Amino acid sequence: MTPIPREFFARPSVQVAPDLLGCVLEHETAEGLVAVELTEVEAYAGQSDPASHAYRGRTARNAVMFGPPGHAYVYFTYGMHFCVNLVCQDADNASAVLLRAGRVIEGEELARASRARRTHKAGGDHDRAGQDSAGQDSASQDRAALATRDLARGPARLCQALDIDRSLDGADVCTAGSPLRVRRRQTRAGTNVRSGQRSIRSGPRVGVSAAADVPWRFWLDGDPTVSAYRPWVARRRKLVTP
DNA sequence: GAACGGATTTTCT
DNA sequence: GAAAATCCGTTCC
Repeated sequence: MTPIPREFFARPSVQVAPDLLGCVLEHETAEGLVAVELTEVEAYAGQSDPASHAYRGRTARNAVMFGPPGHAYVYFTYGMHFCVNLVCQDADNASAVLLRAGRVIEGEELARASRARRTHKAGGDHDRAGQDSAGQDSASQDRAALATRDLARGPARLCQALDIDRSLDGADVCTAGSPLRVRRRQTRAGTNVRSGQRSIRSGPRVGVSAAADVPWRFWLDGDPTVSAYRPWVARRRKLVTP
């Protein structure tokens, strides 16, 4: 399985983004391979884009964006979630594509398990073994009932399903030996699947207050794993009562 | 089925 | 101190 060549990512992110739809992101974990077909992405232009993490220049967190294309930029946000981007163009542009949703096509049980153990405490507390629900645990049954379409529906869910965290920040997705790779979808016969059969739609980015009018979100029309579009609304600030 | 609040890091004011 | 490229359980239509 050959990863996508680096030249693919050496273009403006707004061009790379729609071409990524239908491609496959796979993570080779210690427990096995998990792969998703990308169904929803968002382009960020870098230092010229007020919605981009790179807008205000390089920091320790976003340093990977200021590097060569074809690498993963993984960030932690909202105090609990990871999101993954693929760096585009060159270091001067610091542009990237946010991977917003996908359909799990391999390692579904691993993905389900990763999504179920969601108490991902940052302190490093492992509750792997021992928590087997030998007794009646309706909560774990609810988790097992997690719909397949929801496994990677949303940028933070996608990272959970693929078990992606900051340790993969900077990972090269164009190298076959890398734990995190992007490839084109192929049939067993080895021919490319014509993902172009499905129409691509675009619209405003999600959760972005700056430049919310730029239609740089792309998704596969009608795909059930695409997150429902919610127009941006200002979060009401917590009122301080005297 | 919409709407709200909580979890709690990174960054900037 | 506040907001952010979010998700989830709860609450109230």
